[in-house]
Amino acid sequence: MSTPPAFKRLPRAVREQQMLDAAVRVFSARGYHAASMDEIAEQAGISKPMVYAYLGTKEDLFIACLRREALRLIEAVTAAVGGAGDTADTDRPDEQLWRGLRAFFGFVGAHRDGWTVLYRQARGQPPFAGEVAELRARMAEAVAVLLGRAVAAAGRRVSEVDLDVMAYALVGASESLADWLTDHPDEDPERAATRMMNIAWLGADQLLRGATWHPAP
Amino acid sequence: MSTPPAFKRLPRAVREQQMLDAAVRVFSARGYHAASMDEIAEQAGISKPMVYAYLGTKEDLFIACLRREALRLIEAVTAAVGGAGDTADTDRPDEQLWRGLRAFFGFVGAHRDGWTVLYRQARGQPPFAGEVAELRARMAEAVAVLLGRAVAAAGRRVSEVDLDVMAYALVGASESLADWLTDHPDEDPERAATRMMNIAWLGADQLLRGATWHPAP
Amino acid sequence: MSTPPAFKRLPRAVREQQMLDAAVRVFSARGYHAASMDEIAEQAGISKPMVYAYLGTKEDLFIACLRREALRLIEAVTAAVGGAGDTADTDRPDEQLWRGLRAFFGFVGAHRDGWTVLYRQARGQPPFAGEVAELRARMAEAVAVLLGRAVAAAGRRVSEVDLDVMAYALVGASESLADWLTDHPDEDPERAATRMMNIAWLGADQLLRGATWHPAP
Amino acid sequence: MSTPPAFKRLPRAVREQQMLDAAVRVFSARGYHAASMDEIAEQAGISKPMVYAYLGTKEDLFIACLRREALRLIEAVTAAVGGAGDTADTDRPDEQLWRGLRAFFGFVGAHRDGWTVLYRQARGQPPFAGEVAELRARMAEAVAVLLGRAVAAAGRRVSEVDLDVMAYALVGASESLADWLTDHPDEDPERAATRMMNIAWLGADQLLRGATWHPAP
DNA sequence: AATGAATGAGGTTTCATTCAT
DNA sequence: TATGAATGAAACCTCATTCAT
Repeated sequence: MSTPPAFKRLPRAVREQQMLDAAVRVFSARGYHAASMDEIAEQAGISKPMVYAYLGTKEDLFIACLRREALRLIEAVTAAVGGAGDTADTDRPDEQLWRGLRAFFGFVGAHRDGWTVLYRQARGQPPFAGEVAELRARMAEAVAVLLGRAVAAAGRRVSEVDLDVMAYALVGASESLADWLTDHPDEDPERAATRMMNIAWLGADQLLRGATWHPAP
Repeated sequence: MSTPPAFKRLPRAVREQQMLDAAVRVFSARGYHAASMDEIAEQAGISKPMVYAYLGTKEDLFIACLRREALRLIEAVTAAVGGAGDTADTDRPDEQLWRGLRAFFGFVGAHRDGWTVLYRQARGQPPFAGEVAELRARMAEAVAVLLGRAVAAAGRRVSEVDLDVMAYALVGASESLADWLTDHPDEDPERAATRMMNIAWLGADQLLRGATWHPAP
Repeated sequence: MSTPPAFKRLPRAVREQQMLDAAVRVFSARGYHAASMDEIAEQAGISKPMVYAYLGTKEDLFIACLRREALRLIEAVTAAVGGAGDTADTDRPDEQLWRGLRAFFGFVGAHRDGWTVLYRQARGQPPFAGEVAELRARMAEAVAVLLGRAVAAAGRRVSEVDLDVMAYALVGASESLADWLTDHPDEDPERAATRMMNIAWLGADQLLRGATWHPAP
Repeated sequence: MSTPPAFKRLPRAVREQQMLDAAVRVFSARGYHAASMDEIAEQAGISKPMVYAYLGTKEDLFIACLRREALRLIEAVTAAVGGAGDTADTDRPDEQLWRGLRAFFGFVGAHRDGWTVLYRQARGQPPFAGEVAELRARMAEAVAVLLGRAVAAAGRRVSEVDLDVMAYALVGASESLADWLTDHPDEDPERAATRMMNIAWLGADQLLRGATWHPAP
């Protein structure tokens, strides 16, 4: 017992969510391998066979957790970026990026021991790396698009690869700050977003203006 | 008998290195949990009890691997940053940072499936997270110091926290690019370093000059 | 969906046959233990509880399959042996035996992956051995009776045990040829029956005439 | 210390035999599926992991049992058939066949709950059918060769297929009698062999002489 | 009548780890 | 020193079987 008593014979959809909740909790707390299906089932207030029946193998289950959380994150960010805004103002790329970051840090801050932890684990465990790589790629791609739009707006040209690299750097920096945020529970996600913007945007802005840095000859 | 054919009765130090080599190989290939002490011992050409006698438990062994590789990385970076240079020119913070990044990407590029993989794994596995966090902290601290020096040189003041955040962002971005580099074997590590500088330094530079970005009110 | 549309609310007898069909199919394909009640139910286009309600436990179900198929076999053979014939000619023991064999091989050939497979399995699995032994005994007994009649017709005497042994040998040889037939789908069951007769009857005939073989002293 | 208490640390070869002994015992008594690795290990006086280390998976273990027993049987029969004899007398095909049968029934009688039971089980269980089929084929082939030699000695010709069929029939009949023997513990294996010869040889002999049986037209 | 939901029980397998030689 | 032999413990997974709707 963990979730509300929620006694017996619930419809499948409900049970699945309960299981996923429990799984996220346990995976986060113990790590993928140390987590046992027994504990997950117990936490979900159900017997193991049901877990297998509904969500499949332990690996499947972890992936399901990962996907659910990733989806939520992506939805949050997407909504924030493309969201309500249709005034000229809200369409400025920097504003869009900022809204995205704010949503991102907000989400991470709100799921301090769910998403971030799963994500960290998945990156290292061979069977899940692919899943994560895909997610990262989607994020980076979205960022790259934003940056590209900004570039175009500034009337300049930057190679695809360069945009990609910048996007990955930005994603990495954000992840890093997300971790930092996870470890500093008192910090305000919104401030973190602003900080990130200050670093990222000013640099990007410079680049877009054609400034470059080169090692001394 | 000077250079032993590596047969038997090797001095302890040598054996330990062989074991660590094998362990790094196996941990990288299989992941911490999927790796078996059996395979590690076999790869090291030695029996399991020896592994336990010399390096202790599996967890100990992984940590030993992690430490050895981390040490190598840190040494490489440290040497590059503080290294030979004592002309005024080499002391410029940006040059130092760049040399550090170059060393970092060089190392990562040269240990594509050793360091990076261990590192990724360690981040997720609960028992090793601390070890990694410590390492990251050291890196970030070093970067923060560099940035701080640059700030001072520019005659400005930035709060500790801000420096920290910037440092973490930079470290994260670098890690992210390191991954990207690992996945793009044809890319030149040196170019990656330069790219990173272009993003990081220009932003940092702006910040140091007092420029800031703020969301539209 | 597997058997005909098999919609809803069928009379019990029909449902049972559908289940048995499915069960025979699955048991044959997977083997008793590897077969799962889930798959059987699915193949029968019905839910598991119905299977339990109608045919009982898994063991019961297997026995039911076995019995149904055995019954069919016995009916086919019996009909062929004792069947229509009442002319003097058809009453000759050899002709009777031959008709029986022909029916036997015909049945086996026509149920290549039903009967034979079940039968083979049942022989090995402890809980079903008895069932099979009984069936074999009935077959052997029938054969023994036939042989006995032939003996009597020849005006000779053979001990009960000897008749029994001959009958079991004949049954075994037939089973063996049945397997051989199952593995040689191009062979004609009728020819197999004739072959069997050539081996069996000539030997039996000799025996009945009092010929015997003895090891060299 | 005269009779080593057989306690601990036995060499691998010894332990393997102990395990196989135990496995044969348990598989025979319970049947493949009902047998548990736990019980086998316990019977062998060793812990489960050793069984897995030495003999592999449960399936492997069963096959190992099967092979060991089959090898013993084949060796016994082969030795008896081709064995010592080189006088003209012992070379007569019928004598050879008889010696083979005697060895066969002798072996079966002596391993009443080892070989026969394993064999029966293996025939039905899908994963082992192949192994058994191969063994049967070897037996049948050997018999066919013997029959062929007898045919040649009689100056006649019989098609390959016919020899094969006869051989399979003979093997099947022998198996059947072996079962019968297993169920009649008081019967003498040697008499069973003679009985089998009386049936088989007289029939074969007739066939070799050109006699045939045909259904009435 | 019919089924989705649910579970107790047990089996195979794999490890990290340690004796005893 | 070095290792073959040995094991306790636990994890994953599957299944036959039954409620409650």
